[in-house]
Amino acid sequence: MTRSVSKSATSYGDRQEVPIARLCAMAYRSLIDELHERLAARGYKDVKRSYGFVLLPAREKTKTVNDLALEMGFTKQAASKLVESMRESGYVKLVPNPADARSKFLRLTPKGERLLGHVESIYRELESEWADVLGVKRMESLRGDLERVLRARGEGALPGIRPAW
Amino acid sequence: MTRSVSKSATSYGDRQEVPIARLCAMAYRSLIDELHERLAARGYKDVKRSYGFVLLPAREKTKTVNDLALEMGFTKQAASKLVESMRESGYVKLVPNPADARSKFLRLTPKGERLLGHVESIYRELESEWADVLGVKRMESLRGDLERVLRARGEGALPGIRPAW
DNA sequence: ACTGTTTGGTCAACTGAATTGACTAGAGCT
DNA sequence: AGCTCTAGTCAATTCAGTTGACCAAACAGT
Repeated sequence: MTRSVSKSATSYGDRQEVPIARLCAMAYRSLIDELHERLAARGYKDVKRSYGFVLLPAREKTKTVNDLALEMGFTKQAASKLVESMRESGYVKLVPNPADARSKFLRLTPKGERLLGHVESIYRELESEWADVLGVKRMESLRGDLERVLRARGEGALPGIRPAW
Repeated sequence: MTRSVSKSATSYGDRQEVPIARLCAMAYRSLIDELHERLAARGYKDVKRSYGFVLLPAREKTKTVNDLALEMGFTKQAASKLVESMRESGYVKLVPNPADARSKFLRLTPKGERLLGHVESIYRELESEWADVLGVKRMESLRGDLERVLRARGEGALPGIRPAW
């Protein structure tokens, strides 16, 4: 169920310029869908779409649940639940912060590190498939331009990545 | 570049290449957040993030609720609820399909047309702000390349735009 | 026509990811 | 000692989406 659409839909697009926002949404969805299909093919069937945004902070080794909540732009309760779900699946763990007994550091487990390795390798696959269409040069312009524009709006920092519409 | 103001957030990004998927997610969020802030500033405070994806099909004049569900890649029940919520707010209406008594056509109300006009004008604003950073030429390459790569993967058609992560 | 099957839509109940609100324990300040 | 702020949790709620049961109109194929 919930098949993705192909040619029947989206009669629009030949007519006039497609807004960048729309293209970014489509690109994001398309990449993330592919990522998770390929992860599943590699045996990771319990990885939710939101897990990806926890893996990188967890690699930092000094991020807390609260940091995560701030970066993702939602409440610490929500972040806590997400982390708990990943903890149950064995991808992350929480270790005490020696300098502050209230907070805990988010860490990858070995299983989580392996997962992150797969994610990165699949991203490389997907991006090289994009490069097959665009050419390496335009591909790197695309990445560079997106990053430049985002940093320009965020005073040098990349913005957070919130879920939902 | 990267004055690395961002110690708290996203400390990553100076180190290695940011995945395209991540950049697209950030770009999408950033544009949509701005859109809704500016819509609110123009008096549209009851517009949900999902409404945008209904306005365009509604303009087509011959799209049904079911068409919408297929394009958005979720169930007709969900599409129906979304349309109902927009109907209650007065942005769309449903008119009978003379050729098939089961189905109804989605149509914009005058209020909905005005909203769509604002959305398009704000997108033009935002895209011209992007062009201030990138230059018009790179901006159009960006749009063109994104569209090209998406069409290549979708056999010529642009993919749907699903919500959620 | 008479069936049987498919299609467009709705009603109702449920799920799950997020929210708000109330709370505890540790830190930090004066 | 206080008084306040911060990190995290527990519990109840909201809300967008789902599944499942259903109906009426459309569309077969005899």
